[in-house]
Amino acid sequence: MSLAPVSAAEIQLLRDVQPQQVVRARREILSEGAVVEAPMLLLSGWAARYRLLMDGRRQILGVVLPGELLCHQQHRGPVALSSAVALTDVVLSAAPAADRTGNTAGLEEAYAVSAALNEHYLLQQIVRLGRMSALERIADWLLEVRERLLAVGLVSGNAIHLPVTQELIADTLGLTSVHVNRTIQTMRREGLVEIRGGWVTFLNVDKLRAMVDFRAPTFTRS
Amino acid sequence: MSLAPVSAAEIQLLRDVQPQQVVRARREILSEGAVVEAPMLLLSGWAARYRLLMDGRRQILGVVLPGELLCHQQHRGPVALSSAVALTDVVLSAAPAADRTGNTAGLEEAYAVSAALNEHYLLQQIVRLGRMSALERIADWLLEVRERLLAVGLVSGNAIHLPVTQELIADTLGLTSVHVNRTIQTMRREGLVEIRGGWVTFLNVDKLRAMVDFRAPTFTRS
DNA sequence: CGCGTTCTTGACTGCTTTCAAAGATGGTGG
DNA sequence: CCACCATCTTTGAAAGCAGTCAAGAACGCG
Repeated sequence: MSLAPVSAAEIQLLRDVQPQQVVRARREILSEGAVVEAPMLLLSGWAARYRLLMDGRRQILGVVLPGELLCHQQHRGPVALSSAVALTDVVLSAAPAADRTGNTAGLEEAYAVSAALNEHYLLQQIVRLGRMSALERIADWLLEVRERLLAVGLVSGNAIHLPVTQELIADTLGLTSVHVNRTIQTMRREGLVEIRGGWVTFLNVDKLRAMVDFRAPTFTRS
Repeated sequence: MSLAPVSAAEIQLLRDVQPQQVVRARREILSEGAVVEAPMLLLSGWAARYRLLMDGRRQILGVVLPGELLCHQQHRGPVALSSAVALTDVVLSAAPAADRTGNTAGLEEAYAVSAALNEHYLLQQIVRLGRMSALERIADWLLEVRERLLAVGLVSGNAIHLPVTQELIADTLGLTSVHVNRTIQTMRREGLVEIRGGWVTFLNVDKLRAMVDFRAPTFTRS
């Protein structure tokens, strides 16, 4: 097993073996505070973790892409730290357990790397929200999504499938959908990306990277 | 051992047993990308995790309080996901290892809870930065710090020691120090808190909680 | 007591939000 | 195959929260 995320071939493998669960788009996958029996592996589709404020404001904590885990934190009385919703139809499976018997060392290692990646992305999300302009947030986020999709072989040429509305991007990046729209148009005008019909084409990755000082995590390909 | 954070008594215990390391205020504790041998337990003092942008902008990812761990993520080729700096003089010790031999089950459990708490606070930080006003961010953050200090017995009456500048609060909450100053003055005028000489007195915790819908994590006292 | 750091204040700028409404898009049923 | 409807995207004008720049006051330490 490669270091996380899980490769397409491995997903296919798991798809055949493990019990699966299908959730339709817009349906809730789990609810903050709910008891979670086991980590869930996202076999296909997009999901999002979020928290709500009492007045209805929503913050997307991060998106969950194919091959990624939904619940990293496991402990006695395991409780979901956030809600999660399916952005598209998704297929989930219970992630194989890493028991302590010793013959799942590779699996444990994969989970550890996955947890580290998870934290890395949470930290980067904090940096985006705290210290980046709208333009930088969108650029940095798109580059991160591309990076994560690359890891599971879901980037075709310079294009990725981005099955989310501008309102979801807004709730992810702490903006309004109106401002996301205007900022994306600026990016289009500058020849950075093309965004149409749920697909994003990266026209100038280098310029984007330079704009936000984008760095991929260093420990993935060790 | 109680569920994390580690209690004052336990800190005292570890203080006597484990090898320690002292770092002076303003000194760097660890650097993003550096190899980390073992998790570090903060025995006393305040620290902060942060990331920098190339142009000098700084985002504090979170503060580290006495009794809390500095590096949760462990995996092959363990690399620090963020830099960390001592905000006051601090005392650190290597956290006792949770080997897989079986007789450290309690310790492992404590680390798991600690990791979950860590993620909970990161998620709340994302919500603050993404969807809260300046006033709400400061109120919510102060309540969280109070909650975490309560867990280690460092709240005397309604007051806590807050050894940070307004500029650090600004870098934590994605604001400027000028705006933090103005917002704190609003809170003073409204009789919410008193902030003077590194001490914060909570004059109306209930009103603060209502302002931000503050909820403590549910799984700590299980 | 002197100096550097931190806090405070004022005036002005500007990025982002808000409110509203007009297009575009895509899926569904007649 | 096309009309229809819900959802999503786009646009405009005005308001507001937070940032910037600058300078003076207060604080703490040696």
